[in-house]
Amino acid sequence: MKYEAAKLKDISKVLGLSVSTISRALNDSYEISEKTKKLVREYAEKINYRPNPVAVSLREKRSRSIGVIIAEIANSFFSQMINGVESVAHAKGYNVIITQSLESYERELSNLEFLASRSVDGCLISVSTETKNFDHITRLHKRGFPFVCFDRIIDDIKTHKVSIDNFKGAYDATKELVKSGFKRIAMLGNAEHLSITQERLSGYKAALADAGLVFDESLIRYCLHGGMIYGEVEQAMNELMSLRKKPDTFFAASDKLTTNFVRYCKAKKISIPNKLGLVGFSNLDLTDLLTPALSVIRQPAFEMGEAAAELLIKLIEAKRPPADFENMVLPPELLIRGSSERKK
Amino acid sequence: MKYEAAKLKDISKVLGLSVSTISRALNDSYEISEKTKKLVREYAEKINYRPNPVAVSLREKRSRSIGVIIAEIANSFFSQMINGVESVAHAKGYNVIITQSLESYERELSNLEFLASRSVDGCLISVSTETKNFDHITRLHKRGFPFVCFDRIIDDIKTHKVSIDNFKGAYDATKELVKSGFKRIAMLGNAEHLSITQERLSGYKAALADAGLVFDESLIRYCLHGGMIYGEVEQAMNELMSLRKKPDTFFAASDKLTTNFVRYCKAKKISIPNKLGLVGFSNLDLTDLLTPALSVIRQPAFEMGEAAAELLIKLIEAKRPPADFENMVLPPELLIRGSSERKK
DNA sequence: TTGTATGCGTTATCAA
DNA sequence: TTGATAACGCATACAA
Repeated sequence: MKYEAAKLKDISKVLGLSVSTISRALNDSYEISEKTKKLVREYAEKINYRPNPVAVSLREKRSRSIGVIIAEIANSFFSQMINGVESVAHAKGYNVIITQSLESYERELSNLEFLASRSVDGCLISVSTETKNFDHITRLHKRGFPFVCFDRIIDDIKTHKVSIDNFKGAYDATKELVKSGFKRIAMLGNAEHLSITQERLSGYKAALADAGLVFDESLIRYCLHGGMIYGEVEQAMNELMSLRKKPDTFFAASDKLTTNFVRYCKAKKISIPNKLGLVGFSNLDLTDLLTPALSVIRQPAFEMGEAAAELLIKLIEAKRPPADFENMVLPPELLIRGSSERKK
Repeated sequence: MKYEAAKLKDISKVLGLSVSTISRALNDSYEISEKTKKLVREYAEKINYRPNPVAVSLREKRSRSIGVIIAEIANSFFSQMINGVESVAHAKGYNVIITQSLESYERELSNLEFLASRSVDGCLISVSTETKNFDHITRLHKRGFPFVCFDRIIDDIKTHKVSIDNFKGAYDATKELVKSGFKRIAMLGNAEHLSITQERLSGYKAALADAGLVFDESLIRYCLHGGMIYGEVEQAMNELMSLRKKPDTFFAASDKLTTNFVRYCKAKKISIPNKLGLVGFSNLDLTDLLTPALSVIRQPAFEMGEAAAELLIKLIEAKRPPADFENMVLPPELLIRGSSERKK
């Protein structure tokens, strides 16, 4: 079953004009008489003619579309971010092709390969947790394929970057827990090698230091899939909760870690914040409906999407590589709610 | 700035063979000698050659990609559904282009136009709440553009459809509330003209009738944006809660209606289920973490996505229109939790 | 077994 | 002001 759309040739035949005349008339070329333009336009309108974007792409060597590689659509941070990307892209006449890696290096690779093989003019990427080697990205980048990194940044690639101040987010979160009187603050982190994990770890450490608390390595656990899989959070929690000196509160460094921490506490009937306090990264707009409401670090996801798309399109449309690259760092927002309030 | 990828011509020049030989060698044609194939393959591998999908699309008159039009990515039902779509599509060598209408007819129209203008081989669609006229869809469909409808079904279009048993979902939800002893059951519905709304309304009515309760029109409120905007839910709730004979429980007929109902109760300090009971449609995997945990009707979103993608690809690859169309109706699942338990 | 020519739908160059 | 022709990258019918 095949859908046949109207093409220039069809119009050309009916109106008895050449294909090139039709093309020029529809593109409002100065070379064509008003009379002819009107005739052509009206007929094209009538049969609902639309230029074939595939042919235009081949001809113009650009597709007017951008690709996005994220970990998971069903993650509030990413879905909000995509809304920002779409709003800018559509306004500038670009389409957005979304692909998800599901935190798998293999999938990231094949998605990127598809996108880069000229289906899109450039790409926004937040690498998967599994990705430790960035050759697939740098290789393309060196050959001129436009990238903008966001969220999970790759350090040694020279291009525009959009992220949040992860250090500050973690610092503020930890400081808030300290302020509430918690002493043994554990951290659930995303994969250890990720830039966001390291920055958040630094913020956490700095806040401890400033509060005169000693940093205890044994209170740190990393989850290779960023908490996407409940089992990895469960295991990390089991380990931490069976320490001789148990933590009395948690800093959860990603969306899924935060919710799966709550899930764990619910399952084990651990009361928040009485038994364990919590501040976590989350962009879910349901965290305020939990009991207790969760204290969260919220990222300006929509704005990050807007900024990243803006930068990427600028890169695509630039005649030559820009002299310097933007490194946008947006501020996170700490929303203090019940889960970090020490009760006793 | 432009990214130039390798093409057949490049290989052809280097190896001193014609473009067609290269093409055939890479496509493993029987006409080419093993020796040549090996030579070509190795060099192609070395320079990381990938065929230009745009050129292939133009040539083959198909793009090996499918489009999806949904209301909103940041909606658990849709994002889970997309995961199902992607898993099937990728397995069959198709790419997925996602667009969101944000419940706007205008956006649905322009998204569809983009997708149909030969960027994709077919389309999965769940119409926006604003869409009352389906001409833009039926017009394309009549001209042979493959569609599969899911979730929000269009009745008068002859094609494959994937939905859930909305009647049963609503019936079970309402019956559960009746069983708990609630008497005045209000319904928050999506836009009135949607098929899902009508079916859910019927299920609700039938359950009332079977329980010997009278149907009271004044207890029904429709939200034109399916609860996506908090204000519309707030207004509906304000109206219902200022009735002389207030409802004592709610059936919320969509994801966003359910969560915004909870948000409203939290804001107004209305205790669930003591003051108001609730069963609502929701696919969020956080509803069990609320206090009380929410009783929800859960849709098999992932499976729906798989089924819809499967049917669409079958449609695309069929030589001619199938004699009859599938009308898949999957069962919803009622998860009974705290919010529908009558306490007093 | 390999090469040449053609066409997919569009736009741009050149000619009329 | 309009038309014929070439080109974008690829795959295939036809020639050799």
